[in-house]
Amino acid sequence: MSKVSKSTKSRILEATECLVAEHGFEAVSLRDITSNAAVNVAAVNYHFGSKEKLFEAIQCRYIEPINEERLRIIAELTAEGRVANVREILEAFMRPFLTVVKRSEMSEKLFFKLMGRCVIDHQGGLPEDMIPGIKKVAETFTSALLAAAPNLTTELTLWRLHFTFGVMAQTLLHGDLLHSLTDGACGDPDAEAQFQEMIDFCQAGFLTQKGAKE
Amino acid sequence: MSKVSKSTKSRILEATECLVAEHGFEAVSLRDITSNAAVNVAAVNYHFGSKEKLFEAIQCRYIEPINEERLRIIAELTAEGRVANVREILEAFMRPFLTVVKRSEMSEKLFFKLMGRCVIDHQGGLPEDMIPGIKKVAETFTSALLAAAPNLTTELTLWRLHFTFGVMAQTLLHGDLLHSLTDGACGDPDAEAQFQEMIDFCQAGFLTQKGAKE
DNA sequence: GTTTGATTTAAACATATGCTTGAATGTCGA
DNA sequence: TCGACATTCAAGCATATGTTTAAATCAAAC
Repeated sequence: MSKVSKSTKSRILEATECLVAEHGFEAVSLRDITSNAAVNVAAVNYHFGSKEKLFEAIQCRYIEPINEERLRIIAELTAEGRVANVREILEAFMRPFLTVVKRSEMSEKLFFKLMGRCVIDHQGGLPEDMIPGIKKVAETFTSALLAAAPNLTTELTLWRLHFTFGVMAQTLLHGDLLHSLTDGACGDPDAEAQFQEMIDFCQAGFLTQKGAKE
Repeated sequence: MSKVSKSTKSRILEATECLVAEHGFEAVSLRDITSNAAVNVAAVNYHFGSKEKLFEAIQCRYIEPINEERLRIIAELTAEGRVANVREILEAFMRPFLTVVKRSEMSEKLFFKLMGRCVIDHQGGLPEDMIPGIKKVAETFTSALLAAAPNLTTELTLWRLHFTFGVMAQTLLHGDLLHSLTDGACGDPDAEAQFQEMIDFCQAGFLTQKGAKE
């Protein structure tokens, strides 16, 4: 049921991913999906139960592996009582997007947009099954950062994690815009280079002293 | 037509602002708006021409004053050949949200959410009349930053402005979440304090050297 | 070949959407 | 008071939405 021509179910998943990446969850209708996937309208409800559940499946599909990868890396970094530094922790938070995109069959550009949507469009709450994983990630990274930077309080760490999240979401969703918007003044948006720019920016943000002068 | 009880037109504007702030542009219907404003459905098309044009009016209403304020401040900073520093420039970029909210009749929380929507939800392109203003702001701030920090290239400046935009959007839209999400571990979300945290974070991000170690 | 269950299909359902209409109501100057 | 214009209103229009149904088709086991 999988080799020669793709199953209805996976054709729906793929079409939905593309459409959501380009237009966002709110803007995509069942008919958009089914006509792009070349399947019957009823197929979505047959295979997924409802549009809502299809969207939840889309959200979980990559975010859960990404969260697992994040926890795997940070566990490695802090094994045997070692204390990771801020840069390593930020890398552990962001690099999973780069590794998981390679396992997927999507283009980098589309994959990042989809992840940006997942990370931002949490209207009506996240899928229930994802919440424990997300909480675990938040807690683990908060304490790792607290241990890594003696200048940080819990409150400050939370704020700066929040800002880092904004940097990440913006880059995932609109990382390709910068190239076109500036008539190419911003070079080829190579993912690894973008990634390093993000880390540089956020690392400095985390390490600065409150109210520091330049 | 304005004193005693509010006009139909402004009741529509206010209801739309609240609903959009809470649920986003895509999720708000004409009937949501008109029932909240206690006006007839046809009133929107009578006073604004279409739902689309109403949304454009909402977007322009505060963003245009904010962009004017940004340009006013930066002109002041760079008057008589003076060179502004990075912190001053970032303040010029962000503080207008704080000053314009006071001129409005909205609560801070709702106003910031609305601004977050305006800044992020640019599906289907921004209102045509806003584009020149936005371009002016982008150009002015890019060159000011280039002059302020000798470590920056044009490319790097654009990237970091991009990141700063992400920090700002995230904070506008979800600045209230941090308080509730962490069971109060992040103190009272006072707007001026949040603002200074943002500036600290982004200033450090702008001033860091490429690939700097901690 | 027949039967059983899974899948696909066309058609319809109920509701929601943005927008328009034409009549009613209000406002204000002549 | 009248007339002219602006505004409001209930009702309806055409289309789009998510979902369901019942029949048709397919696949594999017996």
